[in-house]
Amino acid sequence: MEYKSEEEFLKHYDPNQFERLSLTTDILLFSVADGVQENYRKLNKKYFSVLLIKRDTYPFKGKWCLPGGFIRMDETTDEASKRILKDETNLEDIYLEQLYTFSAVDRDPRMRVISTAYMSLVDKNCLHHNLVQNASWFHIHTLEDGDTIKVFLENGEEQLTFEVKKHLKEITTAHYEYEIVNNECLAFDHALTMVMGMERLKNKIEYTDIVFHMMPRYFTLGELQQVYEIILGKKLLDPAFRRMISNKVRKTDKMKTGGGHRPSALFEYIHQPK
Amino acid sequence: MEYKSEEEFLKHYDPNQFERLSLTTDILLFSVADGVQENYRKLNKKYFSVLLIKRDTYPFKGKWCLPGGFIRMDETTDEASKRILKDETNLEDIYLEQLYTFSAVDRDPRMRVISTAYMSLVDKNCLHHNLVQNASWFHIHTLEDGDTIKVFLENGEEQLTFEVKKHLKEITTAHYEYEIVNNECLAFDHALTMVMGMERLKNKIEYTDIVFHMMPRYFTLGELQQVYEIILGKKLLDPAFRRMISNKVRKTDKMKTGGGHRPSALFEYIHQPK
DNA sequence: CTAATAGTGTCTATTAGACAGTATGTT
DNA sequence: AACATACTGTCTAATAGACACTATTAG
Repeated sequence: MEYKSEEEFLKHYDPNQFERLSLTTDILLFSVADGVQENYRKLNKKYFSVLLIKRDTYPFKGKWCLPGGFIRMDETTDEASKRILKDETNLEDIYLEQLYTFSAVDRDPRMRVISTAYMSLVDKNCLHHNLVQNASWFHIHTLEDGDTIKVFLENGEEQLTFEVKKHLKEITTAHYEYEIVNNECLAFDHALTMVMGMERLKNKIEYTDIVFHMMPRYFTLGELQQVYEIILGKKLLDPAFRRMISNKVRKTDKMKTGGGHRPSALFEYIHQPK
Repeated sequence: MEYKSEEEFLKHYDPNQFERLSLTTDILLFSVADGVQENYRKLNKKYFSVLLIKRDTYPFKGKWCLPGGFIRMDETTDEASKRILKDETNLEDIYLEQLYTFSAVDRDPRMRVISTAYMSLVDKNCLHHNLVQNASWFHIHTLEDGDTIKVFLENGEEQLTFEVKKHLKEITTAHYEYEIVNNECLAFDHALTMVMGMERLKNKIEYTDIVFHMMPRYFTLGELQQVYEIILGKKLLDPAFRRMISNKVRKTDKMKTGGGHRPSALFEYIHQPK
């Protein structure tokens, strides 16, 4: 059929000539939580943490999943992720970035659903925010053994474990594909989302100032270093660390005392254009 | 309604309870093309290039767009992008990575369509590959003026121009959002896709070996340097450049002669794990 | 010989790694 | 006093920027 104009074409267009599918967004919300203090002198141990929601409906009833939901016809994926984050965690105006679009054909047993995942970060004070029913923060502990990553999740009541295998897909960019090899706890393909998010954060912390979304307004350099060390999974040397962050922070006149050791200055983030 | 099992739930599930939409994939195929030789001594001038397709159907009839198409119900976005790339360019087994998912509500005038864009790279020899009807390589020239990027496209017959404005969306990660402010030539939001892809490539060339997807098997260091300079948009110093790539390439015993100047050794890519 | 690119040597400035040391609070 | 962390000084190694120089070919 021949149309004389764009308008005429659009008037006759049948949106159902292609099979349609559903799009969801899942939100990987990370933070670094304070653990218990071992003794009065030591710093609080910190834990890399993720927010999960226990499913009380099918599919995957009883399993844990990332906050997520269907994208509406009148909103973008950015808007949907903001809305869902607010609905499911009561958190607003926090860091949110598009992570990856997952499209395995059988990733949802109900029907064909493609999901655009987002990564979100909050500081530890947001952990005490009013959570909705069934939501819970889990401490993350990972163990990398060759090309498999074991992830342990723990929220004080439950312990979850899953295992993901890395496959080098592209050598020049060191791009890995992940495969779930063991997963009794997380719904859908959220184990993959989580591993990809952790890798993304690990990379971005090195070449951006993203870490400050996980810090409160004022923090000590020791606390900041702890956060870097937890995300990177390795110890850093003090002088090198302080040199590295010296142009990202400003010393305030506030101090943190009461630690059983020399008080430390509180710093705040300043943005330094490259 | 209460279900006794996952199976029972799935048997009764109605996929139409949520409004459904369509998903497409668009492929940003980049290369670096040889230009004409100004004189017998000089190296060929190189041009950063992108493949566009002239639309012969509505919507956007007569405008240029990226190769793309609808995702089928039985394939992932990765598979769809591979299939479409082959259908529309005859190219197979080349570099392809997921770039971004674009979801503006009105990005397609026909209906709600969300698109997951991919970036793809080929070396200059692939430019002479059999192209399908209506496909054409365009040289890209960009001009950055404050927060607006002007892009000039040229294929020997037509000259296209569009203009995109950068908005700093997030300060800690220097994440920009792009807005089309002037575009008479490209269909849909493909101007945004193109600008995002160029930025991604510019970043990745600095910290990965991705550039070698744009190089033939054997190349001289001068040619390699030209490619870096075109993508980065700046001149590099020879000794620094050679140091930088020295652990990514191996000198072969082949030489390139006939250039009206000292012959140069041909190198090939070797992967060096970090 | 000349123009053009190929390729190297070297000096300097900056950055990164490592270690050792001093400072200062709480109990 | 002892412990734990805060914070700094300094040596060295590695890397990056800059410039100058030599080498080699087609025409």
